[in-house]
Amino acid sequence: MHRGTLSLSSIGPFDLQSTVESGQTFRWTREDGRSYEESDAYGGDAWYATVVVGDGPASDERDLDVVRVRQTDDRLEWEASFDAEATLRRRLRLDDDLPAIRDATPSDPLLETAFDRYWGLRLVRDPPFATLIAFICSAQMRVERIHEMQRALEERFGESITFDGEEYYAFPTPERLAEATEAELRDLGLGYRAPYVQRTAEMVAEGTAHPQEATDLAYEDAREYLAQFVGVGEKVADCVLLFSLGFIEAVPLDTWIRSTIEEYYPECDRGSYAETSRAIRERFGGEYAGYTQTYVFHHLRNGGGSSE
DNA sequence: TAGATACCTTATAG
DNA sequence: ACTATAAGGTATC
Repeated sequence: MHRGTLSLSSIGPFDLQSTVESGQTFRWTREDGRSYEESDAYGGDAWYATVVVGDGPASDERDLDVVRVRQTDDRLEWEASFDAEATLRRRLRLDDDLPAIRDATPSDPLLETAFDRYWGLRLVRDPPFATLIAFICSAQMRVERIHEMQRALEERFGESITFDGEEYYAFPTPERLAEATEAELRDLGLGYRAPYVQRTAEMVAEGTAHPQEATDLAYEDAREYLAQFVGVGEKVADCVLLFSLGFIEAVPLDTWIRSTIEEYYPECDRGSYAETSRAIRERFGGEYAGYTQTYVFHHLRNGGGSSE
């Protein structure tokens, strides 16, 4: 067992619960078993765990680790099967300069309210393949159900690892998901997304393409690259770019953000996804626009609209 | 290129 | 109890 502590005085503003329960990541699960949909289930000091997949000593062997983390006031505590500090810094983007990002963002009442309400929320950097599959599953789905689908995939097709007496599951490999049948995936409740997941996994397993490849491309080219996967359109592609590949200028245009644009920034509606995306990206702070998007999404989804 | 429609499953409103 | 509607959209025509 490895343990460690990070103080907020060294990493700046951070809010673990907002970060992992804001609908941007499906890789962290609450240890107390309470589901995110229980809105009254305050997880202010709950432990959250994830399975980390590294490269094992043998190239055909996956090296699995577990890390869990919780926040108590101004400290971030972690326990893991390995020295997890660098992993946590990367996965939870602890090196982002949040105050500087906010300073670089245009100010208006909606954005100020969202930033104030969830100050400390950070973007995450999740593994590319798992993120790709999760957001394929996200189509016409509530956040809570997306979590359920990911858990079902893990428990059915993922490798398990025991840590501190508990069993954890890694996200399935592309190869394993590619072998799954559409019927098996439908049985897990994926609905019409089942063939999307199977075929995209197959593309990755066979080497046709890999989401990681998008990292080296310019933002809009990267979005087009990801859209070649089955079940991946511009919105899902933006989610993968933002929550996994580090394109923090990406602003996924989902129903929440679209209604926000309609209500608060009607002049940004350009009709097409690409043009509207450029306009709202500029309005949300350009190179850091994805941060603004995530604050606004979380705020609106939790009843922060003007109609409240 | 832009617009309309079908699509699985589940939860909630009426 | 039963039907309509919507939930972080995409593929197809």
